[in-house]
Amino acid sequence: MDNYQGDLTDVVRGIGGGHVLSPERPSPPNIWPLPQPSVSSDLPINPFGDPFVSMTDPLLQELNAVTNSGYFSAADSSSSNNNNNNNNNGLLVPKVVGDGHIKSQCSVFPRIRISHSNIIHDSSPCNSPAMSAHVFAAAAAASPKGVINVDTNSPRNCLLIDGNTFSSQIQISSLPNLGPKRRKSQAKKVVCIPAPAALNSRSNGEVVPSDLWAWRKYGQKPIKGSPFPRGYYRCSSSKGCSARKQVERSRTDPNMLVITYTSEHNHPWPIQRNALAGSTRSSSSNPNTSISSTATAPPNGPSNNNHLPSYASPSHLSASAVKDEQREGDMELENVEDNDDNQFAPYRPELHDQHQPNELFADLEELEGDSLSMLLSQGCAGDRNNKTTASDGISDFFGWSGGNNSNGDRDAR
DNA sequence: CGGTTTTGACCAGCGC
DNA sequence: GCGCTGGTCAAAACCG
Repeated sequence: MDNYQGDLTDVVRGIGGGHVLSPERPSPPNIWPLPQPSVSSDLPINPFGDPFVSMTDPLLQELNAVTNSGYFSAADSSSSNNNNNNNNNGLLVPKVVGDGHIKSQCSVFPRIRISHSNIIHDSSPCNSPAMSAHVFAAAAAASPKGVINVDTNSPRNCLLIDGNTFSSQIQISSLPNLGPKRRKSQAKKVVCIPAPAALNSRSNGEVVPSDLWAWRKYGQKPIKGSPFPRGYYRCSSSKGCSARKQVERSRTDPNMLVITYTSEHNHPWPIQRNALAGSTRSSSSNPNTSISSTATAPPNGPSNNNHLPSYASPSHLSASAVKDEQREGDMELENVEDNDDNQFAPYRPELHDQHQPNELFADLEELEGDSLSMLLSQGCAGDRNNKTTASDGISDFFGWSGGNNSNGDRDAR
């Protein structure tokens, strides 16, 4: 493929969490204990268990790094910034650059809002490393509104994908895909996130966040008007699953990745790794990294009595997603101007009746072997190389492979 | 062996 | 109807 547009190969690697280790950052051993799922009825949600309580959430750290990296600006309520009539309540909004036009950051795509004040608290009970990646995975793939709440008030249950009662939030807002064309009037969910690769100064590399489902790339196309190609992925966690996603860089800001989810998963969180046999080139030689396409188990696992949210893409969302579609015409600036109350309505996960807690825990255990351990090991590796940038961490945590990849040579077909 | 990515070709929606 | 463009297919090659 041409180089002009970069290569989403890396994206693919990232997709599965293809955490590509560099020589500089040898794979840490899987020393982390398996989280013991807590099913205490008094705990609405605790998919991760105590083992993580004392841990620092690497993602949160990374997020913190990111939020400090200049890719986000803290839009405090006192800021007059561009948020004229919007009190951002401390949420971070994409930094306005250039002419100050909001679109310049992520154009028509959704934003990530991060409640900065709640991102990093080492002493916070919300230090579950497992949470972080999963949070975003969940948010990205499941929530109609992409809203994830982090309950910093809860002693154990830090993450809630339900959002009623929590003031602190990590939010990923999904907005409609404003693409000029839509083959079908499908509900879509668009997630816009920072692209670590850019941060990593990786020349051509593209990265993609892992959402913990197993995705298989089935196509890539250059998109008119964009220097970057769009990668097409479908869920490989289960045969017959119609879930798909598209990954591309924002044409207005290469630092942002735009992931569009289409259709929904017609199956629970991947329990089996079957689909991975040959699995991921992404992780290539390092087994520790093979979380990649390996559909890792659901992060939030058993979550609460709400069972599993349908981490499905949009169709499940129906109302909200459809709404998004309909609103797409006038959503752009709304990204920053609208009120959170609307934009970030609490996500109420749909329930999969078939998902029983035990099953979910099984999923969680599955996770231990790969993604989770990877997440933990990466996120908690204390002696991270100094060269490891914040974005590295993020990419690692998200399953991005912002760094070198072992396949670059191969792709030069 | 069973999974993956790559990539050219094909199909289909949309605007003119 | 035609061309443009985006989305998907499928063969080939690769990987563990």
